[in-house]
Amino acid sequence: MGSYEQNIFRKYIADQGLKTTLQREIILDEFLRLEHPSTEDLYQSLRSKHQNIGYATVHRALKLFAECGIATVRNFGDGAQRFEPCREDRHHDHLVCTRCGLIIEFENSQIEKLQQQVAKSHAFTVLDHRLELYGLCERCK
Amino acid sequence: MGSYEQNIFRKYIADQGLKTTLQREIILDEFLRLEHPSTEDLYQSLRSKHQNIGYATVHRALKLFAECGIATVRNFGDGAQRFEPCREDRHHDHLVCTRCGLIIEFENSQIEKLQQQVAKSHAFTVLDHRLELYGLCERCK
DNA sequence: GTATTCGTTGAAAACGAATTTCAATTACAG
DNA sequence: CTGTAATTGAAATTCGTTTTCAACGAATAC
Repeated sequence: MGSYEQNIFRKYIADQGLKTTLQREIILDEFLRLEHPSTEDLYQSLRSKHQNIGYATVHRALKLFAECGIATVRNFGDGAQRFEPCREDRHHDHLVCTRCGLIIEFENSQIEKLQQQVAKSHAFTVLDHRLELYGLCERCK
Repeated sequence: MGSYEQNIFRKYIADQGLKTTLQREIILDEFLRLEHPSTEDLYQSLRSKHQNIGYATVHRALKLFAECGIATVRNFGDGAQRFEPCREDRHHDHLVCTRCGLIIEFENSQIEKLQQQVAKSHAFTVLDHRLELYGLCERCK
């Protein structure tokens, strides 16, 4: 058993000659419940139930998640890296309200297609992308 | 006299009750010659001719450039903020090679239009955006 | 012009997030 | 089991960003 992400992660761990640990399992489990946690966010989120998991371990786990492809690193302009679970569903992008911090996710296949065209015209192979629209949400403007 | 960016900057400085200084003029001039400098890049770039301009001053100037709209802050995944001159208010996006670090700029008005549509459907007012495509350039793949 | 005011400067210190160090611990192959 | 090598958590370190502060300098008033 295990979720889609757990399977990918465990396979990656095995392939790299790394080790499965209870901490990593717990961190992954909690990570998948959150939206765009920074290391600090996730660490705090675990803190109540697992006082014994250290900040460094959380951060190291997040980097592994990014390496094995179940998370991507994002940066919304506050000074911290945020890690986002790449859920089985499609890639999505973000609308970020610069006033209140609201983040709305969206996806648009036409934009994705145009991106592929652009890349092709520059002989580029696209592996990943980031699209963020910054502005004011309905309530803030 | 003065470039487009100089005029905007000077007006902003005046409007805010700040002061025009020789350092700021020099920093702006050099900034406009570069592509995506980090504070460190620009500081080093000035170093040869102006040993007397400090790192903090360079960084403070860059933040002012971003505030007054002649520069935007970017983040390409190395741990440093990069400041990009907003030339001729023509927005452009980036193809980033994750292997060799090559950065190709492009623009695509169809993508921009679709972005506006997406924002509108969420009652968002877009003030700025970032689009980066990460992958391998022709030589690296 | 001169004085006064208040923003600016540069060096150094402080800050904060990311990363590394290290001794103790633990997973797991043999 | 046992030995080996990866992992852990706390603390230390690194590195980019930001702030502090005394000296300085630009703009305004006189």
